[in-house]
Amino acid sequence: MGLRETKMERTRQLLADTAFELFTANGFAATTMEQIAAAAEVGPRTLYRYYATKEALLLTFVEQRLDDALEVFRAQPEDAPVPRALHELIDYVLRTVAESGDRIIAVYELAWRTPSARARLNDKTTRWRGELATEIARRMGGRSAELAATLASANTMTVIEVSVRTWVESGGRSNMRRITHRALDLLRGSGVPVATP
Amino acid sequence: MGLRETKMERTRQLLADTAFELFTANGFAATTMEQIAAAAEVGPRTLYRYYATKEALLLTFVEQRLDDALEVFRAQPEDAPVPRALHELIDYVLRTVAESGDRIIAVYELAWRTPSARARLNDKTTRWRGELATEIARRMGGRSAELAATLASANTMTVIEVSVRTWVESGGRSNMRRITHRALDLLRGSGVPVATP
DNA sequence: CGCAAAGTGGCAGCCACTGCCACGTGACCT
DNA sequence: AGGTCACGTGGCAGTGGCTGCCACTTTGCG
Repeated sequence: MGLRETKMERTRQLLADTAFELFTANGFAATTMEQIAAAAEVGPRTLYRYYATKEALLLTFVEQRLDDALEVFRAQPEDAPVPRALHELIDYVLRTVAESGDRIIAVYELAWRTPSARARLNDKTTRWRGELATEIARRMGGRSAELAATLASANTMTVIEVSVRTWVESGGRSNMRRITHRALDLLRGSGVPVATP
Repeated sequence: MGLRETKMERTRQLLADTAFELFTANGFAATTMEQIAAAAEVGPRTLYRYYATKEALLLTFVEQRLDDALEVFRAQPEDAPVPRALHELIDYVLRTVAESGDRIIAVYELAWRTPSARARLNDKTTRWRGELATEIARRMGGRSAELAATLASANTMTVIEVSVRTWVESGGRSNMRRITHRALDLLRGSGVPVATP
């Protein structure tokens, strides 16, 4: 990797970190892009080249983790059974979430109170679900694989979301894995009501 | 209802319709709020009082239908079994979607290509899922009802989404209900993979 | 060393969105 | 019926996110 790329990567990180500090200190809406650029000692125009929107600046951290998780799934051996690969994925997410701790909680709470940021986050997870679904479908094969894969990815995302959410709401003190296991048990058994005519 | 409210309701409708026409004719981004206000013969300031954001102007139609559907669910008899009530909900959505036809398709396609609009739509459906989940949980009662309800509402939303999406992508020509039934069959049987260690 | 490629940043400008205030119209009451 | 009061309307000025354009600087490479 050349000197150029290294510097850019550093700047990129610096910008996100600076923004995060200002956001937590003064709030998302009250922080202007100009302030962030000034605090990071770059021109406003440069800031926009790294992050096209203010929301991206807040959410890049979370979005990066989501993409990593997808990569973990893709890295599973091609002949691994889908349930096993899904477990690997969930496990990775819970582990990294627990590791990132405070930062995750802070980002979530900021995004939660900011319509535009929350919308973008929900958009990301929705698209993420779609990508996971196509990957699952590819591994399943056969008829109606796409449909089953879509449902499976939705379930997986829900399990992750509900686990993380309750964990965040408890301020990082509750046991994230307990919720996950209970949710997966419900899915395996027939504890989840399904529409019936 | 007084004369005042009637007029406001009419203006509200007029604004959404005018905006919709301009959006489909010139595109979402290329249409300014000022143009919409001018075309509807109101001041720009007034437009903002009816619709706080440009995205709301595009999505009010779809969002309204979603809220109606939730109301249908809430209107089910309190002792109706949850699977039956869910079926009623899905049925209502598919029926109104089919009725609204072209408008739904046009809004979806516009929103799909516009990040901010798509984000807001995904945000709406996510929050909608949450509201549905609390309603299901209330009707289920018992331990871990909340968890099961969250999973059930996610499944329901996925079934609806995938049915509507394939229908929209086919330009309104495919059979929406076939997908719905196949998806529900998969959920009832064990055709959907679940994470397993 | 010199040139091409690529990153930086300043400037002007568009437009979504807001607070404020004056005006006019429908609602209600005596 | 008329007055008055609440409320919807709309104009104006201003903020800030975001973009196109262009000149300047720095890096990579022959």
